[in-house]
Amino acid sequence: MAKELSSREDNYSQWYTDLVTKADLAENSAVRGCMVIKPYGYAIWERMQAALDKMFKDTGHENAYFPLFIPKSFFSKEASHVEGFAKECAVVTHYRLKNDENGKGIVVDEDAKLEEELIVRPTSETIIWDTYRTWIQSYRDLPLLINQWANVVRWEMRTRLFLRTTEFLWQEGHTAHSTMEEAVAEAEQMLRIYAEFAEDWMAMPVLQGVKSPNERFAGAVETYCIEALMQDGKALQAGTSHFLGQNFAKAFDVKFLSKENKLEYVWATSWGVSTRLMGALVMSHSDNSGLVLPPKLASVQVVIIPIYKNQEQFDAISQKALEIKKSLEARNIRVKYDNRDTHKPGFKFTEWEFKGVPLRIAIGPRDLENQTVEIARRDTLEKEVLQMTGIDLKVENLLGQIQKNLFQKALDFRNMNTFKIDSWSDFTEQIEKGGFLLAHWDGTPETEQKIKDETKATIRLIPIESDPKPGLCVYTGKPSKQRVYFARAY
RNA sequence: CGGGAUGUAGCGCAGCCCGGUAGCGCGCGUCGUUCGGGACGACGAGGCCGCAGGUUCAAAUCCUGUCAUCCCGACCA
Repeated sequence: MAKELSSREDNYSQWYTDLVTKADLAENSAVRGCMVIKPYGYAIWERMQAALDKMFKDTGHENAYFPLFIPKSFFSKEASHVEGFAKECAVVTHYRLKNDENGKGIVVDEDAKLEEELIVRPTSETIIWDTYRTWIQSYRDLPLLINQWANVVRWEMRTRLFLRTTEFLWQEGHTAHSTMEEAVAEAEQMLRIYAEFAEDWMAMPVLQGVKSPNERFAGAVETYCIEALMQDGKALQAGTSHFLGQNFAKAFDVKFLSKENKLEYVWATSWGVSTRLMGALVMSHSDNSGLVLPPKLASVQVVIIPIYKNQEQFDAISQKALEIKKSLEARNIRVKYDNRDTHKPGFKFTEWEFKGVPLRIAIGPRDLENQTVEIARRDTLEKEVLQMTGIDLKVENLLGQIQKNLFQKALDFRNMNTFKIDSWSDFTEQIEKGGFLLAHWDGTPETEQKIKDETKATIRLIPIESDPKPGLCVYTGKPSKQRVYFARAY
């Protein structure tokens, strides 16, 4: 295989790109900024989808699908929404091609110009709220709890596999409620679901809070977010949930008749996570030996590798290996028996390690004799020899331990890289080293902007605290209600 | 859109200054020996040297144009 992986310490961003491409998660495509998600990567995304989808359904949401194209006029109905997205929209202007008269191949047929241009959705609020108008008349139609799995396009200047691509996959929930309180509760509930998913499934600890006005979603009243810390000390926004107030209801005239027979605008939320989570997953746990996947999301949880010198040995070992495979599968463990005769064991060890498979079982002639197997953990790279009997239970326990250990390691890392900062000189010094900086802020967008201009750090989130401790702004010295998290971010 | 760089085999690169018709490593194929941490040997397949012009007896190499990609900045889940 000869997969040369750049080291995490020497060149973090190259290390990340190497991992994604060499572990066969994704690759760049012929279309600038767009990626091909390969089977091994897509399998992980499918597991993420399945887990999230269940969580959405369990909280009363239903899936639906809305169009890829949005009429330009819809788009401009909510002022701050257009402003936020206008600079990164792909626009469809024609609907036909023709052969060039000068023989220069296929060209756009100028006669086939659209009356009204179509925007390729960067997000679907507008088309969805235009539709909701016809669905909602009475308080009895509420709440309306819809999610869609879709692709969206945002024309980014610079792209990176999974973290920022021109087209990406995501889910977007769009809900309508009769009261403000209910809508806020929905936005908060979905944030908790995202946090639970990140921590329980991805083994990635996240902070929860709200965005400052500068970082708020275009068209939202309040943006809630989860933020994770990557191994290079940069923060990554992993999911957002928005309380949209009545902004879209007013823009698209979505009213309902209340119990009191009064016509009112509905209250809205929207929330989403994307294939960016794949990037977060890679950067949270992986090391210089390659990918490290949490067992709950790994498409292969255990790989069994035979070690043999001849056909006779191979047959005997295969028989055992398949027995073990069966016993593991009976416990719903996903197992691959790598019986390829074209590669040596050492090669396979390295390859599966690189691909992040949580556990490896090796079986050789010695094991057959002693009724043992060699088992290796990807997270610690530790090996031990175990009795074959009861291996299924042992593996199940180990997978659970690995899942926990990955979370704990990531949490320890975040704790060690979160700093309370009280002076501007400490701030400027620490931000160079990375991590979350917990500091006081005077609450003004101007100060946030100045801090960003001087240090490239932004407010990642404002914690929701029952008992906020006031202090003095780290930059201006003016009064501050509470500490907020600053970091450089992806 | 500004600054820098690069386009040569599937991938990574050398050759270019000093023109003479293409080479290395990995990978790929066949056969044999191997197999408890990235195996070895033999043979073999694979390239209009990004594209278009020009100079020249002759261009991967020199000149002009063009396209594409990557890195650094302004934008962002």
